[in-house]
Amino acid sequence: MKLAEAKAEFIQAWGTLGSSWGINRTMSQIHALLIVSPKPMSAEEIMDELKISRGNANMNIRALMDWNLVKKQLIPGERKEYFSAGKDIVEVARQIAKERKRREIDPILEVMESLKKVEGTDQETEDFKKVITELGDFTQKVESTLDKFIRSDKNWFYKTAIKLMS
Amino acid sequence: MKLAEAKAEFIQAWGTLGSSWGINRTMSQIHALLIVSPKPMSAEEIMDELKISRGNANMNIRALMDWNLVKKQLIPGERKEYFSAGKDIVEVARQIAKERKRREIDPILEVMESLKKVEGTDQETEDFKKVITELGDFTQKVESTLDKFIRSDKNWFYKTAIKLMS
DNA sequence: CTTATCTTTCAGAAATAATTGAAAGTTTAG
DNA sequence: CTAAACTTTCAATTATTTCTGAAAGATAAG
Repeated sequence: MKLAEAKAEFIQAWGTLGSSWGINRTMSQIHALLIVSPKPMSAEEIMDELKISRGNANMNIRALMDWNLVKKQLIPGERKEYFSAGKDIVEVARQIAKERKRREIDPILEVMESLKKVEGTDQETEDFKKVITELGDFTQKVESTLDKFIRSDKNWFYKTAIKLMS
Repeated sequence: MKLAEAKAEFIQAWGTLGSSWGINRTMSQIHALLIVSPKPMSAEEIMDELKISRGNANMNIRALMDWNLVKKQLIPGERKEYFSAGKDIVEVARQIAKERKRREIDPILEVMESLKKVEGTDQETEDFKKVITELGDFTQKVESTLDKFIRSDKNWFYKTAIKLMS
């Protein structure tokens, strides 16, 4: 398999994975493209490579910057803006975990918390509270573990994962 | 807040969370509804509660059964089929982890593996292989940790999470 | 200031996903 | 067997998300 072919396949696979986890396909693809690109790319180059429109490229590049997954690189003497993605996978995973936690887990935790305030002492209400409380506790634990991961040093994950598997 | 209201809000929140993680909103809502229902429900009752069509209800109930999140309950003397969801949250999370791993992580691991076979020894190819290998290794670690979680006893997660946080 | 280069915006178009509802299929009771 | 009760299927519709491309907005060079 040729390099160009492998890259294309990687970009494709990454886009599919992203979209099955609720992330826009193009956004994942641009991210993948920048991860495997040896040098920063301009919007134009990204458009050409992925065969997408200017608007689409611009919008998703900005989303990736919002997620702190892509950085703008200003090349001296160049008018255009160039973009690059971090290639340290653990760092990338950490960043994604951080953002999804903030955007999706934190809000639901608040809802769970507020639902514990439901009135009533009958069995059905108690059962409901129990489920909600367990769900909240579980989510808290996941959060805490993610927090640890997010704040940890670069090798923590590998070391810990090995420990957990033993 | 009244119980019925709290349940409705929970169902709504769960649906939203699901859809931002790539799971059909109705599927998540039916799951939530069954989790907080004290007794098994028929398709008819689910349709009424969530104001959805028969076809939609049927399709998503079946999807939930595919995911092993919902079980058919045959009530003696009743013609209708009734459905119930497991209420042990750790068990539910484990089941979801198991299915998503199988459906989405395993396939991408295969792709990663095949991409390592790319030809060439130039710098760009070496860099590509490095990224792909790291990504594969990382995904493997996540997989292994999930496996451990999936196969573990009911309290493993809580105990381990506490340990990791210390 | 004017022009050329580049970026952003956004309304409409296209693509994708979810939903409906009626018809067909099944199962069980009588 | 026949009819009633229930479930499944699926073509058509509706809703949602994504994408396009042209126009407007910046920015810097000349």
